[in-house]
Amino acid sequence: MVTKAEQRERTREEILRIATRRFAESGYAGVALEDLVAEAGLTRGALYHHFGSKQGLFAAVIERAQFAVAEAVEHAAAVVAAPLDAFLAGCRAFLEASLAPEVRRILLVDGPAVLGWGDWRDGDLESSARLLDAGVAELAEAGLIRARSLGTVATMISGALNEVAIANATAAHPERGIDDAVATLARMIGGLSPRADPGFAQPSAP
Amino acid sequence: MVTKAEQRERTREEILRIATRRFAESGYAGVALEDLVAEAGLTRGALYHHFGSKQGLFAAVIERAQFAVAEAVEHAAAVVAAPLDAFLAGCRAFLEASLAPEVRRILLVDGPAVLGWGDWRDGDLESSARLLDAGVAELAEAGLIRARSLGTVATMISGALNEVAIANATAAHPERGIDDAVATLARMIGGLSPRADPGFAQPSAP
DNA sequence: TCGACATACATACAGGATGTATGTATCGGA
DNA sequence: TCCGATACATACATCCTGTATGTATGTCGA
Repeated sequence: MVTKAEQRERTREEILRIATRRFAESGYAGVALEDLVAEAGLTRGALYHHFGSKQGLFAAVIERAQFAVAEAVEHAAAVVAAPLDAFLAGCRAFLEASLAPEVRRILLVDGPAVLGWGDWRDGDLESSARLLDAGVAELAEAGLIRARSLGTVATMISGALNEVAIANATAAHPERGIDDAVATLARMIGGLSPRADPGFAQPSAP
Repeated sequence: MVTKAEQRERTREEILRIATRRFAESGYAGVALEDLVAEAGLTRGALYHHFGSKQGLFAAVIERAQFAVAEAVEHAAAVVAAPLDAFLAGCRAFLEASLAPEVRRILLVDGPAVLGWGDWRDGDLESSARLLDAGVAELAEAGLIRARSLGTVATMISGALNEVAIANATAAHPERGIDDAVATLARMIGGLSPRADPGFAQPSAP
């Protein structure tokens, strides 16, 4: 006999698996829930019982993807000692994780549009963005960068990485693109060093 | 008597105006075409006659928004002589234009999800992205930056600006956020200078 | 100027998708 | 063993897109 908790977990897991693949393949709007659950041998009743709505299902799918990416980033950064190298390793891990279609399309393209940017960002703040903010803060504490607004720095790096992740996915040699991006990012961060002398006039602060 | 060309132009214009506002307010999926055309005193027949589909209407709305942004960027950059200052002025203009909700939500959030990132990027390449690529190329020609892949640089700056534009829109003092972003961008570009000595090991090129 | 054609739009209908209300069988605990 | 909760199915209401068709008005050549 299978317990109810087991049954619940199995069904949720199965639906999430199929949903992840379908959303990645066809996009949020291109997926019909009827087809989705049919593949699992279920009906939409099960889906609405467990996830409440199509958005609810999508949110659950996103949450898992965000968690997986965050885990990869955290692990990659943790095995490196120097703050900057750890930060760059984390960024590289993010770009590599984003090669998976379920990350690219679901998390980066459809995510903000379906959940609304605010909610999407809230979820992101609990995973990748949190790590990025922490990483930027560490760089600042280590004296490697200085900025009026560390939040702006984190936002810009986040956006830069997201865009590279999407653009890079369809490239012929994604690994090469990742190398370029990480190298460029390292030099850009170098420009934020307190010692950096850009050698040209800065816009004056208000 | 009103000519058919006039009538056509008027109707298209009116629908585009209303559609722009509605898409910005409620997002692509949240807009029902029936309500939209009712506001113009028309029926969906007119809409489908002129735009073919909901996506077609959205694409037309996006095209206009992209054109308006590109125009603002181009003008801002054109009135400044020095390459770097012109580039930064263009970026600032982009951030300021993005404060308008129809730019933020339609162009930056819903755009890639609705049209697909590829098509969205293609449209972007004909407006803002083209200017950005050109700007980055100019910086390189002026010897201000050097990079293995200028395309990667442009992609990263584009993503950084987009993210700041969205994040900044809900901020208490957007103008302050724009100043921070432009200042940070200037220093990051400084890090891409051939003369920049980051003072730490770079990842080796393959 | 007059008639045929094209265009701008309205109307009607088909199809599919989400969401909800309700029914049913099974599991778990008292 | 019995009762409630849970997991899921079924049936229905609603909405929205897209298309096919109809109609009136402008356009243009004979």
